[in-house]
Amino acid sequence: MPKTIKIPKATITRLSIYYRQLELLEFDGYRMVSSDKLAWLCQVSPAQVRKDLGYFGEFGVRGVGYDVIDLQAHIKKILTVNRDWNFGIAGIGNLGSALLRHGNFTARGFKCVAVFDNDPNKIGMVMSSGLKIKDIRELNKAVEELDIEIGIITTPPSAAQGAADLFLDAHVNAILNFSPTRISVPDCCLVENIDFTIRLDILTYRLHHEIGL
Amino acid sequence: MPKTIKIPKATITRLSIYYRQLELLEFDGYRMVSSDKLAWLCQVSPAQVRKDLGYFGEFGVRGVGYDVIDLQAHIKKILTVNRDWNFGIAGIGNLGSALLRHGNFTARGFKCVAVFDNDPNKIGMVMSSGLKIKDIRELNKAVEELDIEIGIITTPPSAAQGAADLFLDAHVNAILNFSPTRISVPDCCLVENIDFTIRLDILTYRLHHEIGL
DNA sequence: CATTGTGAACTCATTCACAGCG
DNA sequence: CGCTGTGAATGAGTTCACAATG
Repeated sequence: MPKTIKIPKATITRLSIYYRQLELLEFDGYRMVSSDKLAWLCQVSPAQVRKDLGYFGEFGVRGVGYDVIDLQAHIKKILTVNRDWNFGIAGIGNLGSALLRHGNFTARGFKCVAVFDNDPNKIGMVMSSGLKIKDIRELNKAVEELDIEIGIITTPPSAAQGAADLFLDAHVNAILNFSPTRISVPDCCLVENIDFTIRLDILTYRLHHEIGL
Repeated sequence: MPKTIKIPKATITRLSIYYRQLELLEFDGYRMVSSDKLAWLCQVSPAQVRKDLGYFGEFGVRGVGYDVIDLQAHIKKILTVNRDWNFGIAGIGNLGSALLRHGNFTARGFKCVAVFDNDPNKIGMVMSSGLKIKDIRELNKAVEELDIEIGIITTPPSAAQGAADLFLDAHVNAILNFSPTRISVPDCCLVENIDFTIRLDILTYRLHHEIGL
């Protein structure tokens, strides 16, 4: 039962992590798992696991734990990954191509149905997945025809905002932005950023300040 | 002057973002910038910018703002990116290759000096960067010879912990983990995770719960 | 006088501790 | 008895509001 209490964003992140561990537990033949064990596997505290799950319902059995299969189903529903999602990629450079061939997405119901670029030399090329690279000017049309709900941006930073605007015009309201730029969008559109360089900067900061390197 | 006050991890993330915006501001010819303007560009609050910088010193001029060049230098020093860092990549699949060819790293002083794989068909292959793929069993030796300080893991999940252990044996104490698994390491080793699927899960969760899709 | 720097107030998130229950 | 579920306590992070100042 979804309560009207505010749910920490970090809780959602962890649910995704719990889910993956539950898949592994199921594969290993486990039928039940305690918050202690799941917590240990996910490198969080047991109380955190119980609190996170508690936001969404009572999924466990006191004295026993959580049913591995059952809990997976609950989390899938919470994350809304209990159905397929179509996405399109704008910018087919090194990273874009790598994502297209990335196996993890399709296994989880995320399906790339179109790829776009503005480079005339690339437009029309057929990728290993069988998708033909479309002119980015066809993005609007393709979104409607192919029912694209998520836009992935893997363009150079200078083209990122333009790509975002095209997705916006086409009424895509979720963007996964891999370019190292903050794109600006109205409130109706959600953005998640993945920026490799920031993570490297954090590592070097910590190496110096925590380890003393 | 570094104080002994606890600095939020999010502050470090933002410093990296400020830095990138400062580069752009410099490129655009700005000499000074206010916390208001920088905050707007980075999509945070002005108070946040000032507080973040305040942890590390007094870099601004009251009534005027921050010197664009000067502040860059300060942040570089804080993040310890005022020197080069060598890294190695374990797992040269789609993602590993894409990272190797990724331009953003070298521009910022992060240099890939070795790539490793365990696939006999790949070992010995020469990449476009000129690097030859090494047998992952040579990792230990290569770390010492090439002075690798950061290990990047782009293996399949099942091989991630093994790769992490090899980096650990070689006394690498910073790992950037792209595999969708939590790897376990002792306290002397720092890990940052980048997990695409988690970010997609967050998007679909938010699409459903915030937008109502 | 515009803008920084910062303690204090507040909001958000995690942990504790134990009641509740199979 | 063991483990979940959860209010209360603690801790972390952000925003406010204004004194300090070039």
